[in-house]
Amino acid sequence: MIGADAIRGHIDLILLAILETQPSYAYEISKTITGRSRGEYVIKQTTLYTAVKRLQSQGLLDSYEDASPSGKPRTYYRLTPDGLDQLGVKREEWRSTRALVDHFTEGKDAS
Amino acid sequence: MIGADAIRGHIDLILLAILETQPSYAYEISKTITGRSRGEYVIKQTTLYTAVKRLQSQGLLDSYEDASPSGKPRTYYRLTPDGLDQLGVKREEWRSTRALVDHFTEGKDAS
DNA sequence: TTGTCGTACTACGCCTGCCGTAGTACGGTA
DNA sequence: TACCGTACTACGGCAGGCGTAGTACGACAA
Repeated sequence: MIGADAIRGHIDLILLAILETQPSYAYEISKTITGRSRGEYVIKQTTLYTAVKRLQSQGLLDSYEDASPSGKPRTYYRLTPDGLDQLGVKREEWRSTRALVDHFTEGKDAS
Repeated sequence: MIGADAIRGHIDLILLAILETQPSYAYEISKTITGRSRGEYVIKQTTLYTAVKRLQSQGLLDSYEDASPSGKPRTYYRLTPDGLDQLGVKREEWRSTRALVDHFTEGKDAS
């Protein structure tokens, strides 16, 4: 089970990466995260919606409506060109962060 | 340059890992971090002192005074046995988090 | 036609952690 | 005795993730 603090700051990256493959809607994104993490991380509804709105307000995602087989129509989210750019940037940031933490935790010098 | 949000949640791990090798005092810890990250991450004084106090209040560190060649005597911090245990736990957490984020960013399945 | 269930969201406010901006305290040096 | 570097502390801000709750809408069953 992975705690929220550990993930904090990486949620945007995860969402962008998931949406890179194909557009998706909130509920499905949530399932994707749970599934691909094998239940190690389950994103909270509020966290997810907040993050998606934040990304949308930054112009990294846009959305469109589509029918749902049951209940309310869904809001699908997909990457904008800016979102794709940012995904690249955030991937790089992640690699730097990962390298940095690894240096300390594994007791190696910076490389 | 690595942002605070990316590091957030990993500071405790970094501090514990640094102190695993040998006791140190705040100013030196700060230099160590800057140096070993090659300037990519510079921890703020407030962040550092806050983190150290937090860890101490959790019983993961203890401290002792020692003379400084100039100015006030220093407070050295060192790992407690609990701190060493927690370092292990946090290392594991880090590995999980790293694996999780990697799965998404690199587009691989969970493993 | 009414009630229940699953899906799709929103509102509100808490807590924690990192940071900015101060300010305090102490000893060496000139 | 005045200054300067080192070693800290105080206080408040902000953002992100979360808990708890509630709303809304459609399908399906009785």
